[in-house]
Amino acid sequence: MINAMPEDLHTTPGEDSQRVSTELVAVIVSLSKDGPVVLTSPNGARLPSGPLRSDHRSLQTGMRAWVEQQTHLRLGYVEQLYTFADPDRTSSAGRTISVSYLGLTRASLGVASWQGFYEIFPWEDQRRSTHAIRDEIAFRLQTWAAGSSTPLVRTQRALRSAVNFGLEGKPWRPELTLQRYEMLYEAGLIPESPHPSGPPIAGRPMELDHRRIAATGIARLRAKIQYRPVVFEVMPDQFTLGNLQSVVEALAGQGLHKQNFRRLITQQDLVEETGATDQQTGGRPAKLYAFRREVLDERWAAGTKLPVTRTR
Amino acid sequence: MINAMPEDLHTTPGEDSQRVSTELVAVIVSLSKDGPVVLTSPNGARLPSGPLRSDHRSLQTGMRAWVEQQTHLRLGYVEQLYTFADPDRTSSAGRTISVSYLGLTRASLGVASWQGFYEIFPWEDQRRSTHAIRDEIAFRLQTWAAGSSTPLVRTQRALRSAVNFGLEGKPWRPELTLQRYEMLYEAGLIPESPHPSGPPIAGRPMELDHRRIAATGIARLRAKIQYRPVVFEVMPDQFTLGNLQSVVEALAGQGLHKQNFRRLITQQDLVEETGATDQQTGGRPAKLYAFRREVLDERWAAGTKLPVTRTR
DNA sequence: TACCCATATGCTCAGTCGTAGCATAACCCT
DNA sequence: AGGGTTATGCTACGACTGAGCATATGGGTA
Repeated sequence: MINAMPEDLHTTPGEDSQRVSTELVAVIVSLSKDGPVVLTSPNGARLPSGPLRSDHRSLQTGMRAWVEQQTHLRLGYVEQLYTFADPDRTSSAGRTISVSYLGLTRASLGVASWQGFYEIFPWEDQRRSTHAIRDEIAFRLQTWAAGSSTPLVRTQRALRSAVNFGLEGKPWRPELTLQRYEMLYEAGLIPESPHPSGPPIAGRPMELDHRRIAATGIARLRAKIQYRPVVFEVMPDQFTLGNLQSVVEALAGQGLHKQNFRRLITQQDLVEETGATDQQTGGRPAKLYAFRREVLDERWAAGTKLPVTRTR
Repeated sequence: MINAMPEDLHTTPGEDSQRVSTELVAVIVSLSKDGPVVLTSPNGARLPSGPLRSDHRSLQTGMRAWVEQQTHLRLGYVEQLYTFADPDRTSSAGRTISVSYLGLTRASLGVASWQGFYEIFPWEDQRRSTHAIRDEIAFRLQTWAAGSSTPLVRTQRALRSAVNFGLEGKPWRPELTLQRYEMLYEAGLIPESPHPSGPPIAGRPMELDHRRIAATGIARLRAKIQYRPVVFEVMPDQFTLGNLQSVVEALAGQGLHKQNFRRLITQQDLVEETGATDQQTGGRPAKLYAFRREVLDERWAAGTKLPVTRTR
């Protein structure tokens, strides 16, 4: 210890400190047959959210309570995403703090509205090699970079564009969803931008900063999937390795090399054969597997790395 | 969209929703010559914290303002850690929400009190192979596991102990700091535990849940250091590879293989030679290097993986 | 000066892991 | 029987990682 730190840092709230209201925002992800989906309000423009109530024992239980009560969904994996005090929403009534969560669930049925990932973020789906959107984005980002005030900024923008969107030979990285969204925002290419320029890039905007929060959730999920066995939260009890791969590809928005994917999964003892097979494959019947729940105790590590390959 | 979601989820705060006060808690990490340190209150029992004020434009600027104003430190890297509503602190005055941040800074001087990492968490330092503390912990966790109510719980506890503390041939993983703390807490081996059992394990407790928050910060830092070039935030402008290695080892609490470490750093073009050398090494003079700031644009990825080795 | 100590630095080698592709198996259909 | 489809097994190759040997270059000391 070197010196005393002023006691001011440890005053109890009072005086100038603010009373704020707290809002819980949820990014609930599931899988429909058409791909990954996010729980939204009926009109698809907002994420489910609700105020923290006094009978909520903790933030997470509060969030679970909101979602489960309203949608009758049972949430599996839940993790905190990010907390922010949006200055835009600071009104005379006081400031609002938003605590966001990512949640995974199996049943995408029930009393709920779901929006497809890729209707909200079309550019995030790189499974098909229809580079239409990506080409457009690349072009418009280039224009944006060209319009920079200084050469240094121009270089930086061009570099960031390339890294984020996998241009100029750089690899496409699925987990950069948030950075990509922020860059489009900054470049004025989406309706939420403060100073939009030109026609917006395709994709469904949302109210407030909810699309940004959704992007945060997807980014986190894509990152997590690579080193934690969370995919199984959205899988049925039994599945084929082909099923599993499709789900991972859907979430990651990217095709994977089939043989390597299987090796990765089986080598790590993440699953065990059930003995049954699925005859509905259209080809050779596939063995059915079940997730080995024990691995959750053994190691939180060891997930589902992504053996990237465009051509599957 | 399948069905309508009840509008209740989207009520504006009011009625039962709580007005809460918000506290900003900071885990500020720096490096003294004796090792990594954390900024604390003068008595070392609390992390710096302060209420969110109405003139803070955002949570992060609020936190920066508190710390910089009070300690005259310039914070470099800052990242949000976690947000929680501690039920213990729910008084008649209302609930408090704490938003915690991790910050890195170079100068560990100035008007501030610093506590060594390893005085707070002695078991986190695995650089020396004095396994005294770890042996004690291993033994007491075993006892704890043995006292489980069911065989299943016993097995799970034993397994978790082994994974968290690198027992039974499992590797020691530096970034599991939080899990280790939580396990000691749960097992009643530290003073903060709800039901302490036996003499506490060595280490300096803190008030409220601040030691837990500190553990969260260290865990995050150790994880981050492996894939983001954040170490350089606590390095001087010029340094030798030996210096850099010492710092990484100090933060990770683990010895590294020297040659492999150098290879990793140089291969990735994280640094560039300055041309000067350090003669004070006690052996052959070492080249001085500087961090290549450009890499922050090029890739947030590519960090300082840990080439583990007990014997350096 | 010759030798020892200490750290820095260069390089090799084997095992592992990730990428890519070839080949075969087992179902359906016509 | 032959073609289409998906599942499954296996191999080759290059990059990366862990571990260790060898050399370089300073200071100090007999």
